[in-house]
Order: sequence, then structure tokens, then C-alpha cells
Amino acid sequence: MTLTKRVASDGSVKTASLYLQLQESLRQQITSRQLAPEDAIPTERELAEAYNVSRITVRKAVDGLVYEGLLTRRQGAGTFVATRVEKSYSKMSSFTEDMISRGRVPSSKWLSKSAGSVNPEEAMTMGLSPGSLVYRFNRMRFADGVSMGLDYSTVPGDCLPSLESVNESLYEAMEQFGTRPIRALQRLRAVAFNAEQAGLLGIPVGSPGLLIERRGFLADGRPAEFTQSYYRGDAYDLMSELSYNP
Amino acid sequence: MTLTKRVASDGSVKTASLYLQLQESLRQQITSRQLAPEDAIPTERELAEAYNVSRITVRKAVDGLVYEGLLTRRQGAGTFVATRVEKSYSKMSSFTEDMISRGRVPSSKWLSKSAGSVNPEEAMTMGLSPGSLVYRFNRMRFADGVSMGLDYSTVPGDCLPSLESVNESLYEAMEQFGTRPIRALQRLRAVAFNAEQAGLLGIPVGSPGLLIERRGFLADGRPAEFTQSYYRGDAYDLMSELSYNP
DNA sequence: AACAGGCTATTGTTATAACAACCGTCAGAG
DNA sequence: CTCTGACGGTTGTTATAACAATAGCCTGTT
Repeated sequence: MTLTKRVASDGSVKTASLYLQLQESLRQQITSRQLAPEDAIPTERELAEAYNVSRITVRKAVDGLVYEGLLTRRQGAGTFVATRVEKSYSKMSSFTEDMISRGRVPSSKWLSKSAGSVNPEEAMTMGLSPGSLVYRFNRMRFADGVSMGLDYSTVPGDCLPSLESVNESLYEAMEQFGTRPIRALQRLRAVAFNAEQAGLLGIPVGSPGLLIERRGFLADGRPAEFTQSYYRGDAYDLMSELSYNP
Repeated sequence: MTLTKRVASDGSVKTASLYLQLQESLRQQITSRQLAPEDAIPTERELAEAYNVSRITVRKAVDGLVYEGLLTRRQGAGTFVATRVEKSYSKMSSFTEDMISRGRVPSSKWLSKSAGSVNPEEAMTMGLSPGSLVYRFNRMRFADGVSMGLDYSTVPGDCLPSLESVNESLYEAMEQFGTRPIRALQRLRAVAFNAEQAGLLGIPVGSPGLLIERRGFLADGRPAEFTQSYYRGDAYDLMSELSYNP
């Protein structure tokens, strides 16, 4: 198996560096589960021979995957596929996008769609005038057919053409209307599911849930969304990466 | 100016690698503002000559600082001190730092400190060999005198000089020892407090809690910390900012 | 005065090499 | 049967080296 090193005569098309190609090859093997969590990957010497590169090139490629959290190294023992890795939490995605990136099959069920006037809490949170038109969307979320949570979204009336413009996905409709939020503030805390919610989700009343309140904004700073998502504590978790800046 | 390479006869005290010493020297110059934001640092060749090491050693040291966000490189132009990074949720801070930034008065109570052998789950999570020495620190957290949560931390034995080196703050002790994690993967989910935990916190059994599992890493990728923090759902929340990258 | 090209200096990539430090396994001794 | 030590294999560190790719500055020409 060889990596390629090809530059077009006019220089307009370039092949990635050897170490980047090797990195991508390994990444594919990890994400497609050819290499399972906790498996040892081939040794540096074996990879160097297999791909016909030097050990230093292999190390540079593996360095990158270690940094991404996909691999973990132990001096003297080997290099192993890291246990479960999820996408970075700070990427702003919809439930659907989130589940797909986790290799799950997402689906949703509309609980209700309605138009009405903003309530005082929403008005404060979203910076709207009292009496403003808002659309409300309540959904139940599933992954692989199993209930995951409940979403209650409120969108200002001027961010959607109509209630009917939203079919499968709120973010898709907003994307088409040019009002998909590009920035959000999010607040997370643990809550207990009440009787109504627990009934919908098929879990005991009082079960722990993760409440994620999201306030989405347009590029010009206008609020475009307020969503409260309640996720089952036993079925949903968030991954994130932090860094220390002294 | 030379870096030292010194090993005690009994092997118990080791000098850091050349690249780590150079890294620390540069880090000090940056954080003490001897090198100001947007300044170019000496070239790789100049640093190699000044510290009497090879260019590859310089590159490895600078790699780490680039990764930490302290330096930024531009091919053909040079290496520059990065401008300050905005504070956000993704900033990796201790409970104390977090509370202070929220205008609260933090305090902690040690529940236990102990040394022992890593258990199988910790071994896998932290990439340690079975039987490795680890230090465990269990704490209860307060803000303004009110219980907020419980922390259970495990640190590899080689990341601290001793159990007694930790007084008020684990991160402070690690900072002094040069092993404070600079990057972390974090996983959040909602759980119910069990009887023991609820008793400690003075809340009803089964109350919802936010579990934050944090795996901290050193610049060279070695795991340095595994912490499970349980925060009361009614007293603690996390804020974050997301962005949408199409 | 502006633009283009050349040259020098910088970082990026890739190679070979040697040795240190750590890990795991196996064999031998008690 | 258990423990210890040796050995082979792994990753980590450091070095020298050559060339590619990018950036910036300076000089010459228009």
C-alpha cells in the first residue's frame, strides 16, 4: 500500500502530504470500526513498512490522531484506539445532525406546532416586544427508535415565512429562509422529568434529565431561536473538549 | 544558555527532556510578557543555536506551544506569540476558578485523599498499566457556603510528587509540579444522586445531578487526570457559546 | 512611484540513525 | 507455584540532513 505524492504540472492540484494521507487512512479505519476501541494499531515500524514511509512520518501522523483523541499511546506497550469519542460539543448542530454524527438513526415526532404571542419569559429571553408573533414547535426525539428527549422551540415570527414552512426540520426551514442561527448561548443543568414529560418518554417520573436551554442568534445579533431541550440522563450525553489558557 | 540533562544516580529524580525544558523557558517568556503578543520569537535556527539543541528539538518544543495556543506559526514568515484567546466555556478551569469568575465564593472540603493501584476502568480510561500507582482525591464543593457538588479525581502517580503535595487545590499542586492538564475531553450527562451522595449534599435521594466526566491531558498527550464531578441540578449550571460552521 | 522578479530567510516535510525508557512475556530458580 | 530477571519489542528523544513551500525584502525597470 503506497501513499501518493503527486503535483500537477501547473501546480494547481496538490496531493496532501504523506503524513496527512496516512493520518486520514488511519482515521477512516478508526471511524469505520475496522479498528475497534482499545485495539492496538500496527506498530510504528509496521506502519512505516506497510505504507513505505519513515517512522518519523508515521509518528507525525499518529501525533495528530492522538491530539484529536482518536488514539492513545503508551511507551513500550503500543498505540491504541481510544475509547468512545464524540464530536466536539461546541459545534452548533441540530439534534438530527448530532445523532447522525454519532452513527445513530435520528427521528422526531411533532407534538405540536402553533403560532401565538410571545409570553413574558420568552419576550425577555429573546428581546422581543410584548405581543410579538412567535411560532412554537414541540417535538419528541428518538435515536434508533428509542426516546431520547423533548424539544420546545420558540422562533420569532419574522424568522420564518409561516408555520407550514417547517416540515421535517426547523433548522432546515430556517436555513432556506436565511435565518438559521449562527451563534448560540447555551445553558445546561440537571432537572427531574415531570409527570407529563416522563409519560411521553416512557420513563419513571422524577428520572434525571439534562436540560439544555439554547438561545440562537443571527449574524446581526438578532435572537432567532429559544429552545429548551430535555434529554434523558440514561440515554444522552455530551462530549466537549476544553483547553487551558493561563 | 544550555539546557540540562541530568539523572540522579538512583534514578529517582529526573530532569525533563530537552524539548520540555525549552518549552517551559519559552512559556515563561511569553507569560511574563518578555515576549509580547504578536512578537516574533527567535527563528528555529536561532533557538537551536542559542540553546545548543537541534532544530527538530526546537520544533517539538514549539509544536507544544502552538498546540496550547500560545504561539502561532506561519510558513516562510516566522513564529509569533498569539494574541489572547477569548474566555469561554471551553476554557479549562478548576471549580475554584469557575466560581470566582461567576462572582461566587468557593470553598471545598476534603472527603478523602488516598493512594492506591489503578482500577481496570481507570486504567483503560487513562491509558495506565494495571497496577500503576494513582492518587485519589474526593471533595465536596460549596459556593457561598451552600453545597454544590462532589468531585472524585484520580491522578497518575507520576503526575504528583506525593499525596501530601496537595493542600487546597489539586490544580495548583499540579501546576507547581508542571503536570497541570492543558487539554481535556469532557462528557456531561444527567444522573440521579444516590443515597450516599444525597446525604453528603443534604438533598433528597434521587435528586437530579449533572455528571461531568473530565479526562485531562498533558501537552505531550499523556493523561494526567480523570475526574467525575457531580453537581446539584438545582444549584449549578453551565453556560457555553456555540457557533455554526457550515 | 509602482510593479515585478529574484534572492534570502523562514517554516514544513521527509529521511536515516542511534539510543533511552518502558512494557510484556518467558524461562529459570527457589 | 511464585517471583525475579533477562530479553525482545515497543514508543520517546535527539541528532544530522536535504529539500519543498511560503514570506518578505530589495533592486531594477517601466
